[in-house]
Amino acid sequence: MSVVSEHILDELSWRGLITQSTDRQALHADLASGPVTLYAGFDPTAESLHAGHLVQLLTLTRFQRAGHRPVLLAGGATGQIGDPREVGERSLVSADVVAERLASIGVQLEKLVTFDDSPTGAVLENNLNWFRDLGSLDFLRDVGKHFSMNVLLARDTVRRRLASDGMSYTEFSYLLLQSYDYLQLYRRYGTKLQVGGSDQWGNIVGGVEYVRKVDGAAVHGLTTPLVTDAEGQKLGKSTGGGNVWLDPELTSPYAWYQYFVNTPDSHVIDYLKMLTFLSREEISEYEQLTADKPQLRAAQRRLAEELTTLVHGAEQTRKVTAASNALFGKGDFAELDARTLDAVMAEVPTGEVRLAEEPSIVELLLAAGLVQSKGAARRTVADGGAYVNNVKVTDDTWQPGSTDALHGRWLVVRKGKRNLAGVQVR
RNA sequence: GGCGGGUUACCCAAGCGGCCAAAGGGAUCUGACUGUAAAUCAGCUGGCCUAGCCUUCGGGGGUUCGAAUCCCUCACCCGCCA
Repeated sequence: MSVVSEHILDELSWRGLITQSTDRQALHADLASGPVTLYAGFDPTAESLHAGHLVQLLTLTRFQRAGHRPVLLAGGATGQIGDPREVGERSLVSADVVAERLASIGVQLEKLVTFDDSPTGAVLENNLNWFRDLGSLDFLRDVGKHFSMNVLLARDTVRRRLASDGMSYTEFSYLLLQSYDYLQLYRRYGTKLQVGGSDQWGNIVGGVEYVRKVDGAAVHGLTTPLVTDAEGQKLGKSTGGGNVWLDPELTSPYAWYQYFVNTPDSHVIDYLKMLTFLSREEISEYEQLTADKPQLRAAQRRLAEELTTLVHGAEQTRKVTAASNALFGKGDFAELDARTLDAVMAEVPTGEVRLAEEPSIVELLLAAGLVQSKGAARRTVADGGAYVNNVKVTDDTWQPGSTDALHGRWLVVRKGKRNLAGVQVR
């Protein structure tokens, strides 16, 4: 921690968090001259935020800690329209569903950014507040008139979509809605900066120019990189394809922790910079450690701990690290005492079987939720990827006996190297 | 409104009356090597009571001994013309 606080843009820059910005010098000066109100938008595309949203949220917090005030804009209106994707028209979501999602996302947002009465306390807004009563004629006259078709049609996403599978007028209008958001936030809160992922650049610039045309104000835009994993997948897409959610009902804290512990060496330092508040010094220590002793996975562990604590709290982090250490340590599961084993099993996915029904390894894998069909279970056994209590099972007719259950209760079933689950024996 | 093209498994994409549970590629999954890493190589990938049976090629209906393949119809998408 340095005594003289670093300029927020310089900090963001070394953390690799700036992809593009509008007039950088003017923005730098504005941020240096006093508290700035800034915003980022969150469309309710699902009932929970996912790991990919963290970059934005943490960026807002960084600004907040630097003395600025964040506005979190929930897309109650824009979420009903849908930001055009690279390919494929989105299906519309009903207003009710959007409202429901917004409620649960709002709770998550409030946990991740500080909301209080201080000058830097965050504000949660909803763009439905100004779109609800905006008539289509007013919209076309006051907003649409300021946007040139030539410019709109030149946008990458629009061009690609028109060249491939087409695009509805509804999605085409999305940029105008987001631009109007900026104007409203400028007028209501004096918001002078919008941050977003780099895929939002076009939308952000649209807003910046709109505010300038209408109110003659010089407001700014800043984009962060789209964080991707080694495969180029967006951060938060698990290898299985699904999202890694903040909601513990959708992604357990254990699974969340494991997702980050498995971060490849090539990305872990970048993630520490972008997704944690560790200092430069600490991060460079981890960089050294990863280079010298990668097998310790020290950086991965720290990353996973930081993010689990951020989202699920310190107590939960303690539990999942304990469970992970027990399961991935070199120790024999049979040596775990009953209490420890129960605690571990409380964190991982579990299922149950009745010994009286003479379940085979196939049923165990299925009960554990590690496979989705008996065929897949047999394949796993044939591939040599099935284990019970860390012992490989190669015969798909193998059945556990009562002596196999640890403490008379648990079978630890594993598929492959790192997919573990507990099966309770009845 | 007219004409033409299209809709195949997680994604892309071949197939155009039987040899099709459906080529090929990507992705996932598993194995080897490792460090719960990457890269590489190999195997697997609809379901089940697995010498067999069931469901699947946009929806529905039909022709045929037999259809992803032919016909009708509906829906949606793309293009050209108006």
